[in-house]
Amino acid sequence: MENGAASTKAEGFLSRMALNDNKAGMEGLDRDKINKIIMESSKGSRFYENELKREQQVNQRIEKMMLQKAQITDQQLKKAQAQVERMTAELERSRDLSRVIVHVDMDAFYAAVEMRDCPELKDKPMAVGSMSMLSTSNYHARKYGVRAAMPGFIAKKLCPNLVIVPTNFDKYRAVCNEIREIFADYDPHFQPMSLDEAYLDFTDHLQQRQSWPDSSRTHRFRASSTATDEEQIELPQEPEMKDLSPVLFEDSPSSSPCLPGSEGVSAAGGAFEVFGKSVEEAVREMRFRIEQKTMLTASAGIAPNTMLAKVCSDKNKPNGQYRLPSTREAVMDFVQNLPVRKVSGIGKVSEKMLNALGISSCSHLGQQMALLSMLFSETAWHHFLQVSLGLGSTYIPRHEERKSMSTERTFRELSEAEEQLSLCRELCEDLAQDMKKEGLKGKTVTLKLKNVNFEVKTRALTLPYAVATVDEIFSVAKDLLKTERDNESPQPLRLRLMGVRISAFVTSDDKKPLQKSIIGFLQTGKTDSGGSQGTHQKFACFPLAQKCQRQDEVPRWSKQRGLERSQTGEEPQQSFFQRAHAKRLQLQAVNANTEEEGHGENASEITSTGTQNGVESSTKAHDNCTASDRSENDFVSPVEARASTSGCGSAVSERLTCPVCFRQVETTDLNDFNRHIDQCLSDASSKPNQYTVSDTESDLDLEIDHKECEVMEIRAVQCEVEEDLTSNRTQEDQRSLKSDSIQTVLINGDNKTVTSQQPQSCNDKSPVLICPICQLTQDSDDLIIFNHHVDLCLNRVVLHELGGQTSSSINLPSVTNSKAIDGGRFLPAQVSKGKTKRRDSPSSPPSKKAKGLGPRNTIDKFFR
DNA sequence: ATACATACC
DNA sequence: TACTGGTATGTAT
Repeated sequence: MENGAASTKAEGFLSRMALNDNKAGMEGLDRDKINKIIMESSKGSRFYENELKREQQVNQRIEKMMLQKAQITDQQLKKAQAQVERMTAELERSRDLSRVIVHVDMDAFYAAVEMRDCPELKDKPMAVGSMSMLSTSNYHARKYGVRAAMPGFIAKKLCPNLVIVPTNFDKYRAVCNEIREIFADYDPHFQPMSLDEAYLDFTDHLQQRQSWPDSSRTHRFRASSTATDEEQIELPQEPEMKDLSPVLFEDSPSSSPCLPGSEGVSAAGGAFEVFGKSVEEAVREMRFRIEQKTMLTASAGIAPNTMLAKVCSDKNKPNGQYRLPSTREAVMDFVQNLPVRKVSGIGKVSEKMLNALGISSCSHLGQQMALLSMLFSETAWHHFLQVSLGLGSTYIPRHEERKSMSTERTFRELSEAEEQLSLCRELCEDLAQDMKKEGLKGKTVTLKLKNVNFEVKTRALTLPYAVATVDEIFSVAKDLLKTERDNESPQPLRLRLMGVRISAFVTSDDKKPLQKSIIGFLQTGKTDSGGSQGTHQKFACFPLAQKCQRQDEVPRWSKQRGLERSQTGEEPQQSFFQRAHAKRLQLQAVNANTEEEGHGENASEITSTGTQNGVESSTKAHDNCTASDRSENDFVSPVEARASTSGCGSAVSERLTCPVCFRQVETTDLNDFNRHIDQCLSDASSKPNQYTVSDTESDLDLEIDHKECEVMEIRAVQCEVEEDLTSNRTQEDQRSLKSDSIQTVLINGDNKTVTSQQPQSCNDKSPVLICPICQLTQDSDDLIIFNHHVDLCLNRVVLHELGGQTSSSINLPSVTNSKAIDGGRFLPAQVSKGKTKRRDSPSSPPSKKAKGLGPRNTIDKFFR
């Protein structure tokens, strides 16, 4: 019965502003009094008004939902109930209680670090952040209602003595590294969620631990250095042991179990403690080591899956731990009384919507599943269902590659165009720098604006090629900004925040779809009752996931198969990959002799990017582009599949499904499997009319990523256009282009990107060719003409990649007949004010005059 | 593909 | 005086 109950009423707007006391450390506060102060401090502010507005939107959403609910018939509900029960049964069957998952969370992390380093703070309510915003507060301050995400000036009203300490991220990062070293001892694959939080899979550690001698489980106080590690004293000895976080946690649920001397004294004179073999002991040991090493405390939750572990770590916070036994009964009991809001993923809004349906605890959630399945999206109610059953991930997902990178800044009102522009540039500079650090390039640039009324807008543009430099990013961002200004004019944009984000990274992104499809194939061989908590949640148990596999993944292969025929005109619909691939083959043939080194500066740049965690080898990304001689054997590179000990391993089935003949191959030996595929491929090529994989497919570079946890991962590396080009460009290509420091960029106002995605390609009659580079529909079905167009496009991209600064004034003729490109065109521009594709911009409407002549067009300089 | 909303720390 | 910044993901169009 949190603030949600009252908030379903008309005065619900309180719920956005009101104190959020639901996360640990704030029990039994005088909420009314606190909320009153918060309201008084906020009322009438622009922020408050905006919150009101958003509250109303949520309320409308709820109203809509209630209306929907009112129209549901008993029969529908019954049907839904049946479905829910089916799915529940399936989920139940897949329940896995065998893993021991731990969630560790440092207590009041930033605040604790600051208190450690500044003893005067220990007795005081304090918070880390600024008058504008607090990152976290210590437990003293929480008693006043002061908490993370609260602006400092309001916190000050709640607690006039509050000391606000500015953030010092370098320090937190340093501590973070220290604790991660300890995490790694218990699970080398642990997943950090932030500087102060991580998920660990203790299963393997516990198994090993059983045979460890006491000495390996003995840890000293303070002066560290135990049998199992060689920690050094890195922190000032100053505070005595008893004083470790005394103020913060004196009455914590389970404080340090033993004081120096109570267990023993080592030869060196320091106290030590021997920890047992149980999970609890192991986790306690880990927390102990953290405290000894950093003088900071952590809390932990132990449970059979991540969702529960997360909740558990909160239970005895601070400086405590809680274990949920691995039995179905314990889990179900635990979940019954769990407020939905405690579950990660259910936030303020979801909570409110659920509350409106009379749902506040997870037991309600279970009871109302049929209803929920009708009112919420599939993903949403599937999540709810899992939560209600106490299910969650039983493996620690690997750290995914990043998908976007951004930077944003809040400032006092900024309305001047010039100032906005230079700010925009600054952001781009910062972003470009960060991009460079990680060697990333992305195709989508997004501008984020928040006006002084706190209204947020995002404007995005996706380029046909990936960018990373300041100029490239800025040229897009500033156009987006200008467009916004134009849209608002004559009113100025009164901004309080601006941000720039870049996404759609090429180095990693474009591989994934195929990669998934391969996994899908491999999994077909196994009886997939799935289990949401099993290895690959995404492919596991829901019809949705299966649908994805069938409709999205498999057809990719079908399309590949269709490639040969489509080139003869029988099957016109080609995927982007096919077309790019066809082009590649053609180029390879043409350039067979002239091909030189193959990897220009651009290629090596891409190579050097690697990936987030350095697990993937990115060199393969262009290997496959040049390998016209690639053996079909490489379809699956003969990397040994590593025997798996964790749940991930179950992805490997007893049999594998051949992507060529679709038969199951009775083997787990990938060499055997490769041989089979080779055989299939050669069979196929001798029987052209069979349902086969075209030989063009053989240069899909699939390989098993054995380094990556225990998942057997086969990826198809899709050749990136840019790389492709780099390796295939010829001297002639380059000579044919001018480098007059003019950048050519595509303007694509009204593109008719006709359906390269449609699965039912076979039925199509009229050929639709879309340039894989500029994405414009080509009206000619003559492949020679089409290729010519693609050539020109390719050249442009190569040029772009070659130097950013270089460019061409080439005017790409669209492939011919009539309507082809109306709206799309190419514009040259000075690099420093490069133009980009845009749509619906008043300054560059999709215009017919552009057709076929572009290069002389210009767009007004931004802000004159 | 784009825009916006929600969520987490 | 003053209500963050970074990332991911879901939903709707």
